[in-house]
Amino acid sequence: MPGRNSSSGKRAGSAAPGQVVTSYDVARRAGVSQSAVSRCFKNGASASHEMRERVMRAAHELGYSPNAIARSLITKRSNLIAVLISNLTNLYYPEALAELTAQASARGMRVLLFTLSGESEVDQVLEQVWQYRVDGVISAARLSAAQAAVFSQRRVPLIFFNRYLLDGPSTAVVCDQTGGARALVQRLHQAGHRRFGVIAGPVDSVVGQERVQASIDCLAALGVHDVPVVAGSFDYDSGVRGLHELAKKMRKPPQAVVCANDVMAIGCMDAARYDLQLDVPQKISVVGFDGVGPASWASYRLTTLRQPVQRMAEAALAMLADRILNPELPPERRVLSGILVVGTSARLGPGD
Amino acid sequence: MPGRNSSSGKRAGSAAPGQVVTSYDVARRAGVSQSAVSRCFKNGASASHEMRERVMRAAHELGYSPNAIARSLITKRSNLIAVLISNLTNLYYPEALAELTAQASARGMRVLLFTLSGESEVDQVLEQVWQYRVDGVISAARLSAAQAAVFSQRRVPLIFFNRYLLDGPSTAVVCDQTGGARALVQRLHQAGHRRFGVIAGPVDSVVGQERVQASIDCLAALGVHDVPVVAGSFDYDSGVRGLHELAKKMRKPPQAVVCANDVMAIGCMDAARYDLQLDVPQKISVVGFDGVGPASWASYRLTTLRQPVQRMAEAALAMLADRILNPELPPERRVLSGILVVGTSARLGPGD
DNA sequence: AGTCGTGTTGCATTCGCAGTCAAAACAATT
DNA sequence: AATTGTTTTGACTGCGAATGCAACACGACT
Repeated sequence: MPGRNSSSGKRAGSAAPGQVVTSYDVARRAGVSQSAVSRCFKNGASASHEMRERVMRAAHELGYSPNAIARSLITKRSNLIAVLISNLTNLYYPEALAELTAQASARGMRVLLFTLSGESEVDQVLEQVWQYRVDGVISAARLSAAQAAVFSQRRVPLIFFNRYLLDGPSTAVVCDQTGGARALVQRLHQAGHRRFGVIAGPVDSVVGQERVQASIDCLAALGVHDVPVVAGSFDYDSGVRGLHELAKKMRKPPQAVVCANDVMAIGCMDAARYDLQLDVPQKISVVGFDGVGPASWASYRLTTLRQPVQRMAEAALAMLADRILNPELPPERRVLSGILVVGTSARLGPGD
Repeated sequence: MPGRNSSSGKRAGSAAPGQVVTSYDVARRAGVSQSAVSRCFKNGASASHEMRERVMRAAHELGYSPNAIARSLITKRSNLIAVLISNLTNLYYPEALAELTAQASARGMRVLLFTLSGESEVDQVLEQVWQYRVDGVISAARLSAAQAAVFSQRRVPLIFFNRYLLDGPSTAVVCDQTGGARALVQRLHQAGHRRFGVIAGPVDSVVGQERVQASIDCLAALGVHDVPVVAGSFDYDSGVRGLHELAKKMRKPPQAVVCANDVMAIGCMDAARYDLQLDVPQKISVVGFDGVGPASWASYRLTTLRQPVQRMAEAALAMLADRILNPELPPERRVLSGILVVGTSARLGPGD
């Protein structure tokens, strides 16, 4: 096929700026065929020592990097994964994202990041996800069962991170909120707290719901009923507001507050101290979930259930990689247990 | 060219799972040519109403999404931009990243995220960046002049975010640290502070250096000389350690501490209160830079110079988009001024 | 010398789409 | 009716790399 030589003789040899170097250019310079070049860049392919060396030298001299786009087109593997995150401002997610990209990179995958602010965007984002032919998706954002169904239809593996589908099977990595909540609540109860309050997360957060429900159930089992619950949205302000609402609802402030995440717990502590002039933990105990950075700051020393972010990311990528190789693998939920971090934001009983 | 029809007659009509739908499939179903399908998905292309409608219907029925990979190969536009971030755990960067992806998305660009932990990784990451033929790069991570030079050689636009090259021209968006530092320092001085201390950022942070240098210069202009400076690394612990070091170095704690970022300022406040039992701001004033979320929490109410993250992201993407269209545009540094956020972490003079 | 096996190498084709060019269809004019 | 102008459409090629297949080279063995 004549005319195939993409940049015939234009380049003298050294990397000319602006000229894109293709495998044909490298081939010509090394005096071999294009397929040979291709093979040299794929390890495990048959190529003699001598050729490999010549090709590599030529490639280096020309500043050649294989075109991942072209490669993807023919191999039908983009080595791209999409990561969907709803609110990066959530303090927990940046840590997760950092872990996910690091782990992905270690596995030779690149991360295409999508941040969703509104629910409505999801479908537009998914359309982009399809267009880029990603090998798989990790979603820390909420998807509907219908949206998730499209993934299996298209044979694109989907792993939920720190959440899962309520109405249908899904592959997911989560932290055991129930066990964690039980540990926190039991020790609060042992310390003598009886008047509890709960600040919940947004309704679309499965883990938020779990944390709240598990806390309530555990309290009920301990004989504490009708625990007041107020809504929150995982941010600082809703923690502040949450405590005020609880205090109003209960006539006077609760003895112990379980918050569905750390940032709200921090807001709650600040509200207790600065608005209600309550000493923490002498007058009020506060606990949270996540184990974000600020939770360990001296002003808070929050007692919380730390999520094993690193291990979760690891698990998510392992599951994803497995499903990229074999899309037929059945849905699976991997549940890791959290780590109880005992701070000074709550008076706790001795534990078991 | 026979055999071109990628999935000849296999699919009955409805989207068969696992089968990838191409523009040929859509074309066959709509009874038009492949080029017609291509044109229908590109707006501004000539196509009759009727055809457009038929094609769109067929595409919808088959669940067709154009293959961005194939498109990129031929158009030589991937619509991908790479974002390089060194430490996502930095609290300032998640906010910036969220803005950047949102803005990129609005401009029809997708974000390929690279997080660097060590310096050594940079070259590996850049190799990946080249392979994916991104249209441009936004770097919030440090690059050497040599590394940056490869960008112009390859004609890939590079925009530095919140930093710039010291040894060479570069296109960058930054916040005016000098003016901000001056504002902070002058007002601290007006309030009567004379014994200052500075907690610096890591040496590789240009903005960190600027903040420190500008503060020192401004103090010198006000007659305060030999201000002690201790090293920090932008994290909470180094803020805590920083204050201890300053106190030791100065025999007793400083009256006012300028910290090169908010998180260190927070650490510094905590150290003052809980380690040195100093009331903030009665006994010691603390100021920071960035305007991150926690800075406004009730425990801190930090006086800080907030970076206009949103406008910075906007500017970065605008500059990038311009340079993607015209790679010849000269380097340019766009400097936005910060917003002085007056909290209660410092006693300040009246300002001008 | 002939046969076989092993290891290298090149040719030709393919991935899915965009864009060029020319043919075709249609409308507007003389 | 013939001509011109305008829009719509389809055939074909190529983007850059991977790969099945066949050809080839080389050594070992009969």
